[in-house]
Amino acid sequence: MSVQDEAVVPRLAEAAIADDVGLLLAKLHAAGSVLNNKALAEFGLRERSYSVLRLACSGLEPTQRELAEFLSLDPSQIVALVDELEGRGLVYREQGRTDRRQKIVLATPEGERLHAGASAAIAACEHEQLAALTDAEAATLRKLLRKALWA
Amino acid sequence: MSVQDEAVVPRLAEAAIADDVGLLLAKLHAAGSVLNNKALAEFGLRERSYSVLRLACSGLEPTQRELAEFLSLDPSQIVALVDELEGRGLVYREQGRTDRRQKIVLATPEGERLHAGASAAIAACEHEQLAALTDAEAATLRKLLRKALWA
DNA sequence: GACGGATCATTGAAAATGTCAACGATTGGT
DNA sequence: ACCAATCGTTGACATTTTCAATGATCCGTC
Repeated sequence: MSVQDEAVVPRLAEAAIADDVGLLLAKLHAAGSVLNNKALAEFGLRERSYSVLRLACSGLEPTQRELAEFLSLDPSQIVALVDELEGRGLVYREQGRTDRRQKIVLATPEGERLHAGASAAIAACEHEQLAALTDAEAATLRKLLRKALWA
Repeated sequence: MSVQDEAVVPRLAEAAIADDVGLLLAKLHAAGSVLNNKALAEFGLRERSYSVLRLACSGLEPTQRELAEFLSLDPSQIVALVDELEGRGLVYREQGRTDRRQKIVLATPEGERLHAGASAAIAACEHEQLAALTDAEAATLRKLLRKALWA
């Protein structure tokens, strides 16, 4: 679990494709997902349900459609995720403030509690994943990713 | 298709989760995949098969196991991808140099030709995806991603 | 030099995910 | 009051992921 362990550079990292942003994103994302899901298992969550719970805790009162777009998921997948969280009493649906078609996803007190623990675990994962970067580099990475996404 | 179009910042980008590296990677990766697959369609390729073809063209003589690990895929998925490319005459298998169990994936001249066109299209996609970043920022992003992955 | 455990590509099945079209309820514009 | 569009939801379908099992081959040990 030390930094050395993950510092094994595969032979193929020499290939031109190792500079393709698409591949780099895919690899880092895949590695991170494994870490995250492993860490979230103790909370009975997966990356997806954690994201929904986290947004439900944000105070932004997200509608299911907003969740779908923001998480790059199909609206029908949000239904399943919210159903599951709601069944566990972590989240509940409320009618949209101005549009009765939409449903806002909010966290229950128990959802807030679980999120507090889970988000700490995720933060630790993130730190481990970016262990090879200095704090400044990690901040730069975040900034550039945000800029690429949202200009 | 202008930069403005993709510069729409969703309301939820204010949430704390919008600073989670995991989510940023997932979103940028998802958006890039859509672009890449769209661009590769004219070559009859998808992101996965393109990656295999590209590595077959690298001169590194990758074995299927190396491809699996490098692309974060199950070995059985590599079999299917190579089967397809081989069936189209873009790639062929050769016995491992020192180990007869392993199979090296190499590109045919036709595979090389297709790869030349496809890689140009992918480069254009990448440029479009990172349009909001300066060239220096894009280079920094690549560097940080590589460092995080391979220290 | 033969044995036994490990590794490789391959197959196939099962589970999880992604994609898409259709529906009722509701909205907003004409 | 109507019509087109949007929201959440359901269900069907395709793709992808995951995993166990297999034959061939390698490597270390006796």
